[in-house]
Amino acid sequence: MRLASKPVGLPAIVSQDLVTQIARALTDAIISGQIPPGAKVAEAAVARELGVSRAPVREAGRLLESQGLLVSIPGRGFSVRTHAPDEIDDLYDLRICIEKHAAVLAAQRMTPENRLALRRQLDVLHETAAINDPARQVEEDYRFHRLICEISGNRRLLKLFDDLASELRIVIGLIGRLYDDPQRIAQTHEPLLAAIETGDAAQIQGGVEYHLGDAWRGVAQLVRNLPSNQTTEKVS
Amino acid sequence: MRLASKPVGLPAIVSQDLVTQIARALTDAIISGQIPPGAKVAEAAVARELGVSRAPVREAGRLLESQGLLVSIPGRGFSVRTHAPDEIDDLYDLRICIEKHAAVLAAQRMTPENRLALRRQLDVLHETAAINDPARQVEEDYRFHRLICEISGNRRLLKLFDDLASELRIVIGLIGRLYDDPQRIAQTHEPLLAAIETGDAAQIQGGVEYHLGDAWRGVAQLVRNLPSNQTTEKVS
DNA sequence: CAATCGAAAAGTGTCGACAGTCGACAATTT
DNA sequence: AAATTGTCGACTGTCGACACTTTTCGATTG
Repeated sequence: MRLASKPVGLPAIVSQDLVTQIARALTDAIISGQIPPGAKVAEAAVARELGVSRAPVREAGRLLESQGLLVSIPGRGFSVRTHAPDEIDDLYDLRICIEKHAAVLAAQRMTPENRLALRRQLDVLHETAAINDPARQVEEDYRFHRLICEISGNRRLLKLFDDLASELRIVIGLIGRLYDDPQRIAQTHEPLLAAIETGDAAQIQGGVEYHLGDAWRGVAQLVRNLPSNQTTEKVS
Repeated sequence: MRLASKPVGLPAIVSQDLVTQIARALTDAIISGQIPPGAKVAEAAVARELGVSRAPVREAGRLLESQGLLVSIPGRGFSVRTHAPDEIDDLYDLRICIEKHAAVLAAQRMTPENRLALRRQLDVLHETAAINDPARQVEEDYRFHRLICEISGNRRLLKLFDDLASELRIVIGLIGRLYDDPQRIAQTHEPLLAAIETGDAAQIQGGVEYHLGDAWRGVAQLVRNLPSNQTTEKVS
């Protein structure tokens, strides 16, 4: 019996391979701060805990290493990446650079649907600013910026943004509280969106610079002050 | 008898782990075109040929996947990445974006040593333009641009540049011949260097845009015309 | 002759095992 | 007491094996 001779648009059943699942589990544990920066991630321990063998754990480790979440020292395994303050500066500097570009491109290619989607995402961000849920707010903030990169139409740029974002989440997750007043964070997105709507390149770049520079200073200050880290505790 | 109580300057012994070596071997084979885009890279075959087991080959594969040299389809292994023409556009677009930024930063942080190094690298490029060695010229060209990113002082940016460059090398290596007249390629670097020396941001950005836009158009045209690929031959 | 089916070959995903290496702590020497 | 050496446990790097899936290719059928 033939059920379907032509594709019908069903969501393909992807047997999430182990590596992906393990990577996700580790990622969650890292950005939630459950495994703190500098902590060793022993293959055997992870494998035991997840009930799998070490091989896929190793591969997941390599994956996360390429994303900047882990570092591996040959012969000594993986540990959660620590970010020196000036590495965070590098990260934000680069992020501003590509988001400027993304925003200008996005403004050029903007469709009415895109415009609506951006507006709605920003509204969501305002809503989450009301309730007190730092993790959620970071998430919605991230989505707004990601949307801009999506609209830019440059997929490689989008991938880069995702990489940078996942790296930044280590440090942002580390800072339990937000780096600024929730309401204010949501507010500073408004001029950015407004700038994009004008379509003027200089104005857009200024908007991105202003908005992200703000976030940069907030994060940088917290990171420099608080947890002079170098933690090396072991975590299962 | 005490041989050495104080360090004596012995070169540290770095046991090149297998994964790194395998990755390098595969990378060479790919950017040299020995394994063409789209070709399947079977773990077992590679392992046999190199005389190692499959485990390190898999890890090397994951590494190269993260660098954009390979793609993996779950259950079907790795194959050399093919670049659709618009992916190359994305790549160059992003490259221009970050090199603009890098050049402006580099101009700000430039020391006399840096200035000299840049000048000398450009001279080398001129020299290689004389002899006919496309691979070498691509290499020296790459080094010049990399040097700018190095001088920028943003390490994350440098890493990104390396990633983009290794991706681009697949397509550049694919085009056996150069995308332009060797002499001309070397020449178009001069105004770029001159612009950087002025230190004026707008002028520098214009210089990068002009220079890389040129390369972009050359590569894009060749890629679109010649080898409408989709090769799927098998390679040991 | 083309298309279909099915068995064999090849390849991938995962596992458990072993050898070599690293780090820590105890024993020993200066 | 300080420094060096020896020993032990834990962990990483690598390997071969097995089960399952995909691909290949020849035989069969319409």
